[in-house]
Amino acid sequence: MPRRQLSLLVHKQRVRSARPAPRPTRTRRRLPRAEREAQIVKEAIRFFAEHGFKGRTRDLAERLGITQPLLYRYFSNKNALIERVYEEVFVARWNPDWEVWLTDRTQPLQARLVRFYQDYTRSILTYEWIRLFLFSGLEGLDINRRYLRFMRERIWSKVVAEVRFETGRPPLEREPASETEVELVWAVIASIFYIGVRRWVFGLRVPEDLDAVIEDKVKAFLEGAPAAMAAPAKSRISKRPRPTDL
Amino acid sequence: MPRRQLSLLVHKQRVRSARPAPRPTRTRRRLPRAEREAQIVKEAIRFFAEHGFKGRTRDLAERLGITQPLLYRYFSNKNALIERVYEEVFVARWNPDWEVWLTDRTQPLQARLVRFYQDYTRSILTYEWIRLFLFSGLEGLDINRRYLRFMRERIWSKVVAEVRFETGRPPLEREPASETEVELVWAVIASIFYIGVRRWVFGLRVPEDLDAVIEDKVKAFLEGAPAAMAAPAKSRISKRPRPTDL
DNA sequence: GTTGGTAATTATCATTTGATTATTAAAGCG
DNA sequence: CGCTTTAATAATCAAATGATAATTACCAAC
Repeated sequence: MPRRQLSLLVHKQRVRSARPAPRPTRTRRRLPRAEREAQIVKEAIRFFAEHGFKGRTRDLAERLGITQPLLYRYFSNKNALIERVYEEVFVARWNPDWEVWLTDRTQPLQARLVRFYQDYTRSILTYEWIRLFLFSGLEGLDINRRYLRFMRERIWSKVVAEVRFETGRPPLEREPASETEVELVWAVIASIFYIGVRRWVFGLRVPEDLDAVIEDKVKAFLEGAPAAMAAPAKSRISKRPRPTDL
Repeated sequence: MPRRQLSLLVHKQRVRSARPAPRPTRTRRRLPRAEREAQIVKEAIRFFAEHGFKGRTRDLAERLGITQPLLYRYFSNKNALIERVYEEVFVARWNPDWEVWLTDRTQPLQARLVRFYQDYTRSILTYEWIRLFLFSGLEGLDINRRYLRFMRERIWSKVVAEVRFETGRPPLEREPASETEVELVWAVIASIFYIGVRRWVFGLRVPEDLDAVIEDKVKAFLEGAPAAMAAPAKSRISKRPRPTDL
């Protein structure tokens, strides 16, 4: 879009003039390899969260105060950098304790659920996580699918199992989790996720005290869900309605 | 991303070979101006909903079975086409009757709300609407802001007014709508919107019978909301936490 | 048929943009 | 201080991409 060129140049100029160097070669800051790499990754997370994965490497470099080719000394190509961002945001923020907490039957179920949901929320309800997850979803990237499947296998199934145990219903080995059951469990985190969307995608105001919101949701879930789970799951759920070309 | 070039070529080849013309000039279909324009707009809506507004004009043209320069005989530039897509999806789908229905006090409030929400849902819960709205939100485009403000002014304020009237509370002129009130009204459509996100962004299964879902939500809203609205609105809502650069 | 108007195409331009190559220079070490 | 290492830059490439100019050919009107 050559029309954009103008504003782009203006932007460049503005940023440049903020640095000391007025004209000659850019002051060359020579950092240890690991440090520079960490710096790039950190800024890339923010950058791709803002602009999506089609954001330009030149703009990213500019924000870092480095030249664009330098990125390629740390990451073989743009996609490698994106992969690293995924790794950092979606994989590294996973807390193995969550599964431990959820299944620790020395604690009451409600306390376990509240603890998990509150901590999980703190990990995903960030500008970066929400927007990167949305971007990857919109672009039909595999990371998204993988993450959702992982959550289902590691977390939601455990919650269903615990609720069943609590209410004296058959274990998952004897009766697999129904759509309805997973749905109900999903719903809690979905409403949390949506708070992030409203805040960081639509710029709307959102509740301040998230811990309280979560506690309410978990209580509501534990009041209503067991009964709904027990009901014969005449599936009101449709098949995967994904457009053919995504 | 020159790496993409390969798959692009393959794609082109595949599509080309699907058409009859093996080598010579493409069979030239000469349509009336209005008809071609409508065809372009229709496909552009789908196209941008899939790929975002950074989608390439060449790919769009290819899908239409026309050459890329032809787009520029109907729209002066890419942005004009995008504007037209907005117009078509966000403005033209607005139904003025909604405001009439909501304020028609000859009907019971619950029936009015159910009617509005069900019809509104039918209008926005589409692949195109949901994804375009998200893309425009993520890119911080103004259309998004404008739409949300418009909804608040035209719809949500009316719902609040009607609930107040129903419960014998002071009218909006005497006591402006609190954050909490708008929040509660918002929540119903938010949960509907989120169904669309799950379906068309994350490829998850969603409830089939939306009318039933909406009816439930409206009932729940009318059961709980009036009391919550009446409560002193000690705002648990934070200020606009939008990143500085969007 | 012939022909005029214009829808549509082909060829091409100017930028943009991911990526590479050849230099330059900052920092650590003896 | 001189030398080595390699982080970082400048210069540049090739493909992609929005947009334009020149040309072609479909269709309706006569």
